[in-house]
Amino acid sequence: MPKSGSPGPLYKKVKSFVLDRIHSGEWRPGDRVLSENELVRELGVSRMTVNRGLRELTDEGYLERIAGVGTFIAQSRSQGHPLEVLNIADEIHSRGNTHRARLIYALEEPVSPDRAVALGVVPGTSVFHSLIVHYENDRPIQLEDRYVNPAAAPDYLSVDFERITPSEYLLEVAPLKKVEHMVRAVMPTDEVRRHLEMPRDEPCLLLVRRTWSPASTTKAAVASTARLYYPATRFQLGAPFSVRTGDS
Amino acid sequence: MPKSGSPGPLYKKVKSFVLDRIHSGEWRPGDRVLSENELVRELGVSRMTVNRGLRELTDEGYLERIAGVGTFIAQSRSQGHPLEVLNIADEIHSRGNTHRARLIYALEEPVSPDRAVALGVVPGTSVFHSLIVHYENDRPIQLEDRYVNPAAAPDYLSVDFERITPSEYLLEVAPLKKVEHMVRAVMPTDEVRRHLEMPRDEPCLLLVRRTWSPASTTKAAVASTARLYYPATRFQLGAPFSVRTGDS
DNA sequence: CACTTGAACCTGTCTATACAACTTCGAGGT
DNA sequence: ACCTCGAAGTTGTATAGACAGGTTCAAGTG
Repeated sequence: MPKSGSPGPLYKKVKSFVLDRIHSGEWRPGDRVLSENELVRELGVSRMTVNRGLRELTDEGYLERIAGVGTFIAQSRSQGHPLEVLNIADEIHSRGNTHRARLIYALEEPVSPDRAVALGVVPGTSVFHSLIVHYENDRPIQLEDRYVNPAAAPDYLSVDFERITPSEYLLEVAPLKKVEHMVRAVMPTDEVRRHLEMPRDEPCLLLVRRTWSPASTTKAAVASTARLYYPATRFQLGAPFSVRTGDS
Repeated sequence: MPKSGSPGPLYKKVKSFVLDRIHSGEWRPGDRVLSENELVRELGVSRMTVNRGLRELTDEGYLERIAGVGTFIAQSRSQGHPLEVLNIADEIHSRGNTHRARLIYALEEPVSPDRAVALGVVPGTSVFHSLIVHYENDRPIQLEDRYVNPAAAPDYLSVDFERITPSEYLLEVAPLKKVEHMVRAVMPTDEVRRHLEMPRDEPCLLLVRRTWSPASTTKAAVASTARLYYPATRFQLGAPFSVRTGDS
């Protein structure tokens, strides 16, 4: 994990400066953020750099900016934003709730032909497969059915997934380069319904996530694919964002 | 609709320049895009401006950039991206299919208390309410249940919604400032299931969309709220995006 | 032939400066 | 008391210049 004063792009330092104060609770929704010129003096970077950081945070829904007035912490970043929050434990904790995980199994198995294509490995290879239930305040909130490319995380099976989530572990082992999401509504299978303790006739929100790691040269390898099942009545996916018009 | 050489931010001209060539088919997935310096000469703007335009298109999934190599049209912008494509007709046409709309009703009705809050009007006011089925190649793909704030679009009820979609009309009448989405999985009511010609036991993907118009001073008014129902088996919502790391 | 080196080009980032448009607020005039 | 005007602060955008790090490819070297 990068330290706060670590190298890297300066505009990310601007973003961290603001995000840290939001996450710590020092700045609350509606509060005014330091102006661009104040941040220039505070952080010792140019105004264009500050502007880029704040503009990205605005696009991501954290801030609201009014020309001629100032920059403010956005009122409500709606709950459940897993298209950006990759780690469900973080998301649950940010709601002030407790997270617990139960491992159903984690094993190595030969990959099926279609999954081989999805994972970008040659058919016949063995891949890692884990099934985990995530609880929010002791109520099941997500069933995580995940396949991992062994090339990206060779020690995957020896991780204690009740202490660290697969997302957390994979983020430590390999930085990820790209994420792709598909959202669908499905009826749960009996197994899914049992693990999520769902009543009959309740649908699931299914989030299919593929993550890519930077690989050797020009060809990026898929690191992992996950099917994340959410009970429909306990979850909704929010995505507020400012519009970028200009499309024809 | 703004003309191609119209005023407005120059970085949007860069984006339009590229998007127009993508939409017209002149540039296909995998093709190389003009380099930043070439676009500087072509469009007569500075490199920073070109960079911002291309960077935003990359964030939105249209382009892929490789440092030291070049900029390329992204391979597959996955189907169904209604968090950015606001108009379903555009989306269907971009898949090369035909769009048709059938108006169930469009009327004025007193607003319910909770909907008044959601729309940001005083309870007791009348609002516009329309119900429309959208077809892709003559198969129902979306049921659009929409409430419109009369202040934002006074002539809403006199529009021919089988020729122009509500999204299109509202975009013409009032520029929108913010969009908020919530995605849920639900079981359809009998009415929804009938309009979408869905079998029993099939869930719906429900997209709740609220759009805001820029209003007088400091208080932005909600222009419209829409509940968009998609049959689960005929639709999935895709969201590829490049990761912005740096969050704690 | 195999290898190294360097030029040319690409994207990514940062800076200093500038101007425009907007809001707020107070000073001054009617 | 009311209105107008302008200063000061804010965000939004655009520019020219600079450097770093990556890739490609050809020329030159062994």
